[in-house]
Amino acid sequence: MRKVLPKKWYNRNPRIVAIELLGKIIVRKIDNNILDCRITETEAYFGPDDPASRATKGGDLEKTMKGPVGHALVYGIHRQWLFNVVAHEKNQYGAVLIRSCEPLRGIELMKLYRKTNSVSLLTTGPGRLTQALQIDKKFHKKPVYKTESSLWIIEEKRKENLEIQSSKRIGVTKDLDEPLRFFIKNNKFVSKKS
DNA sequence: CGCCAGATTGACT
DNA sequence: GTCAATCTGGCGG
Repeated sequence: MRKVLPKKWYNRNPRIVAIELLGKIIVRKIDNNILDCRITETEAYFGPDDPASRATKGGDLEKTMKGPVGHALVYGIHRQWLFNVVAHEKNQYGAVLIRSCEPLRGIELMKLYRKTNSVSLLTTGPGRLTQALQIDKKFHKKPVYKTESSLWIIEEKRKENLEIQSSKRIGVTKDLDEPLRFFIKNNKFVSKKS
């Protein structure tokens, strides 16, 4: 059984959501093709108290991080699109960045989109996975708990025992003291070797 | 409209 | 390991 995660699932602290998103599956529908990708690495971002968060910059991104949970938050940096999901408790800020995933289905199409034959380089990095899954600004503020927008996140029926590791966030210039990057231990599909 | 920082990537020494 | 290409969004003028 493949169950779409409901909106209220995201109505929790972004740190919790980041951890629990590990092992969940991103489904991307392109025409009649389905791409599946299992999430292996995430990072949590908070509101203006978090110096690395885009919410400190104001503008539309801040509003989105404060807005309805379960919506995609897509923004561009260094000519890449980064894919986040808005997640927070009531009247709070937050989002979870999807940094890496493990391609399960539609690998040939992903290779095409990424212009590479290397499976290990397909989706291991926030900018790479948006290329492989063809995620761009048109998904900004679109819900990922509905299948209409052809991008959603599901839970497999199979219960897995995931070993989860954490670390400081990657690439941020001003990080908080607490580790907010989470990834599946010993998984090949993480963006950086530990 | 120009300026500039940035949650990156990939090519090259 | 180093480094620059190249784009979006916020903000000032």
